[in-house]
Amino acid sequence: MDSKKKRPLIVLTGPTAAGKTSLSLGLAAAVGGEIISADSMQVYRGMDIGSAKIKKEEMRGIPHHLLDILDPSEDFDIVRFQALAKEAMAGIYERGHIPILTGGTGFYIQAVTRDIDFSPSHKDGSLRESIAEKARDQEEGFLHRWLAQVDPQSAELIHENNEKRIIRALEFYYENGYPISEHNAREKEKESPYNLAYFALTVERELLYRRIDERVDKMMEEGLLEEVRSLKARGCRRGMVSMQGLGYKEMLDYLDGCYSLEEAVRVLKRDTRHFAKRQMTWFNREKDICWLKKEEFDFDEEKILGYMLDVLREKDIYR
RNA sequence: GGUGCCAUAGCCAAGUGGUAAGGCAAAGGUCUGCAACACCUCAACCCCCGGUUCAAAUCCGGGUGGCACCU
Repeated sequence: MDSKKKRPLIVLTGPTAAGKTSLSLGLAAAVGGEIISADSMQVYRGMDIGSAKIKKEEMRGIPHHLLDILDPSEDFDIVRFQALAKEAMAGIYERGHIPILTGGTGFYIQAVTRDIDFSPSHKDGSLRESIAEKARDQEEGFLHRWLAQVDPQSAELIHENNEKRIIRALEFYYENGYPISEHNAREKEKESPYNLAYFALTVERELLYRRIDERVDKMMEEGLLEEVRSLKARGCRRGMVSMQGLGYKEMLDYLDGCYSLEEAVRVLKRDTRHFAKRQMTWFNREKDICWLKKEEFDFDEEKILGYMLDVLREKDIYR
């Protein structure tokens, strides 16, 4: 349990469009790190513009993991991410390098930093479907009442309108024979098995929103619509996990005639702002997070980097 | 200059005598196998002044502002 024995792990997160990618390169170069993408959309091949994926030629020779590893038709979830990330980390440690987890998917990051155990049996989703099926023509709070009977604790925690989470809780209960609330409570106790440096890069909200709007415009200029059009031609549809990504669902809706292109762009900008806000809420709650507010560093990446290295030295991750 | 219509939260907007629906935005929050997901919380002395009435955002008069049409 001595922190010296723990392996180093650097996390660089922050809301979308804060500038994580750029900073991660400087950081990796400075500490001899390899980057693992903690992003639920950049794993997909062919989804480059909308996911703001780094281009090969921008990588400056720094190894990047977990990019372009799946076809958009494949499902991706946190368990799969966790396994892949751990695998990548093992390789990085073996090479004597430091893993730098970079991305904005807070939940994914947490799965790694706290090493959440998702092991209790999970089959194929058929149980989930049959639970949803049972509720099909029942009245309003049916699922929630059902959950209240088998797992009152979770029922209290999960709002009755949050069907997705209710179904997961029920699924867990019937697959494992004990409440998910019990499992979660146990997992919550765990502390990070890593010598962790957890950075969150951000800018003041107003500026962040402006950057988001600008970035969306830029994506459109770079051909986001064409990217989605070709994904659609290859069979990508709304129901796929990959097509739930910002930029993809809006363009798909436009192509399906749900609204004008102008409206699609407006919705995309708005939803991206909402997303950034949710990310902030998530990170605000994370403990031991080290905030990097750009305006406090005069927007100078070198200064930010310098500060980060100080923190890393303090934690004995870098010298 | 005349006539008509309108004036409700940042925006859109219902209510037309009994004490202010809803949507969007903004803000805050939840999250342990779809998380770029899903979900929750949240706003008004109804343009101003006077009158009628037990009671007015709602009716009447005047003012101000906007829109439309006419000369």
